[in-house]
Amino acid sequence: MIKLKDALKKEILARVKERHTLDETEFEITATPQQSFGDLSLTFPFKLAKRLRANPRQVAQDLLPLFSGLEGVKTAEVAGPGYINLFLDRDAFFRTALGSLGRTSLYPEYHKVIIEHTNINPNKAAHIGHLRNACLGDTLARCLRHKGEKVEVQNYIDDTGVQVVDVVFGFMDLERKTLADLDSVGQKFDYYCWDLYARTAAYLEAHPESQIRKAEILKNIEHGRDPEAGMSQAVSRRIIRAHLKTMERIDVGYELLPCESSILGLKFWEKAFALLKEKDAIQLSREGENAGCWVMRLADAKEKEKVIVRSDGTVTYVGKDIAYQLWKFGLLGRDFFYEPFARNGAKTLWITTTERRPAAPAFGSASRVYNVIDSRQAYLQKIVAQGLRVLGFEAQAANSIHFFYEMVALSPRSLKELNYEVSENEKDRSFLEVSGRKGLGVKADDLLDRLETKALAEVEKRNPELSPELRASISRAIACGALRYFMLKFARNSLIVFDFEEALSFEGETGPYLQYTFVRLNSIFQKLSDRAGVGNAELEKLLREDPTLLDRLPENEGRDFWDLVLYAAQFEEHVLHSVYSLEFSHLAKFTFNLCQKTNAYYHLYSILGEGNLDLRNIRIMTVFYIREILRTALSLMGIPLPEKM
RNA sequence: GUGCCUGUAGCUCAGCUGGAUAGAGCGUUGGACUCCGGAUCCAAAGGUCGGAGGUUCGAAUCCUCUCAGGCACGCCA
Repeated sequence: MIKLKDALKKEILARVKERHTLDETEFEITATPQQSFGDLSLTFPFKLAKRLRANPRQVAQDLLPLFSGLEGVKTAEVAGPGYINLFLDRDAFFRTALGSLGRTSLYPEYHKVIIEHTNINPNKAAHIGHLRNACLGDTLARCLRHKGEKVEVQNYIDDTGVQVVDVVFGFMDLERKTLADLDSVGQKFDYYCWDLYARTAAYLEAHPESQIRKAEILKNIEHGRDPEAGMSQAVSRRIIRAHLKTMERIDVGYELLPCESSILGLKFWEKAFALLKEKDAIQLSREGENAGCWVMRLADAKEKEKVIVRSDGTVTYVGKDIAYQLWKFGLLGRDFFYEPFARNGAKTLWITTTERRPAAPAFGSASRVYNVIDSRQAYLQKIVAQGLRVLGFEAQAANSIHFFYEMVALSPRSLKELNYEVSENEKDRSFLEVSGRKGLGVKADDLLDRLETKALAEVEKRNPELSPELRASISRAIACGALRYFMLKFARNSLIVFDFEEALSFEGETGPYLQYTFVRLNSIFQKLSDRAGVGNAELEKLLREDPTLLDRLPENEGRDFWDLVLYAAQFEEHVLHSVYSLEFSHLAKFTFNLCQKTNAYYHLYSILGEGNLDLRNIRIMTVFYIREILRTALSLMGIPLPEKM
């Protein structure tokens, strides 16, 4: 469809330009609101009419003769106040569509793309907010790869930050545990830390004097002094493994885990600092409240300045992030060392280290970078991009994309279900923000467990004959599909007020609905093979044959067939639109709509029961086409394709 | 205070680079073949697109004002 539209645009523009001046931007091809109007709609007569001070309908009418003999177009007509609507050659269109299955018409635009997502502080279990981040980031990665981009996914690990320090404080000072004691933590380690972190945060708030000890821990960790350094290393590594395991449940993976400890250890900041000073991108503030700090002045808010280096000489989070961002573009002039951290099948997940190691793949040096971070950090991300800009890296700054999205919050009903005591000033709020400090949130594994339990009950009811292993694996697939669709269906600017009932639903606009549609289509092919002897060989033969039989379809069926196929053929445009707008709810809605149309079609037109072979063959090809589009669409969203469910 | 975001059906949300009659899901009500899977399908009811101006052939979409809610603006990360 993209190719057809491009070709039509080019040809029509050329023809129109012989008579009128028309800019490319004034020309667009859109869908018609209903099938009887035609298949594609052109609005440029309105633009022309404005310049010519003429009636748009008359302009369209005058241009109509230009539309004869267009490749792929059967007829054209003027409609409404001045649209030109095109009716496509359905046989040719369907033949081309079938022939292009399995090949994308999209193409890469960048040398290399880095996506940073997940980025959970390694001091507690992952929660639903992190799931939204990971689902968005992973879907972006899948779509870009589908498009042909070379993608490197990084999950940044803040293993030396204050959040880890808090948990180390909890273990060492509150629980008097040693490194060896960590092994004897009985329950899930990330869950244990979830509670410990909340407990420690409360303790630290109630005991301000313990800040001295906290500062000491932070310092020892930064300088690699035991026992604090060893403790933080052990805690963060163990939590990272827990996070990876959680993310594996929804089929989210990474290429590299860049650690803050490596950024500190390899003195990335010092290098970045030197660059920034050299280009006069940051200044030493001599008076006022920021006296003694190195600050960056903001381009659009002159009176404001952001502290990059504190008066005690330590660097802030933003400073480290600027260094990291420079490295991502290969602009820092310094690199990490790498070692394998985990293996997933044939794929190795690498982690950064400060010590020289044998050869590793080349990481970093991208030409485009997406940072998947919630919108509360928009201000900081702006400063990071500006850091690149003032260093003279204009192109890289423009290719530093903050992929922002709204947070996930909790509905009053969810709070009740979590047995959370709502405080006085939280009482009249319609939602509450997830907070690790308060220990308030829905843990990712808990949610997935509940989804799996619910799915399993359904599978056992419907498919009692399957083996327990198969039933379990189907339940996992359904849980994953439900979660991933849930996280994608909302526009990224939409704050998700999390509600269990809604998230645990398997009916209507949900992941399992999409999976179910796919499973049913598969089931048709299974039965075609079992009962009617139409196996893969016969299918291929059918697809290779000339399917120019559409005029044999009765009127109603022809209409429904075309409605479905024309919609499905827009798949790649929706992928591209989603990637450009970073709005994967488009892709989600498109796939959902496609499933709705498919289910309706399937309901009306029987395949196995159809005696007329012409009709049956067209239906087989139609359903085959839809199934393949659906297969790709679901896999781009990371929604698993169960065999049965 | 400054900046950004949001306001669309009872609820949750699409639609926003202007385009033909504003769409889904849930919920409610009623219905579905001797059927390829009822996690499905069909239908009904439900709308001053927060409000007021403006721009024009055309506004949920763009502009101005306004009301309501959210977020950000640390020598935290």
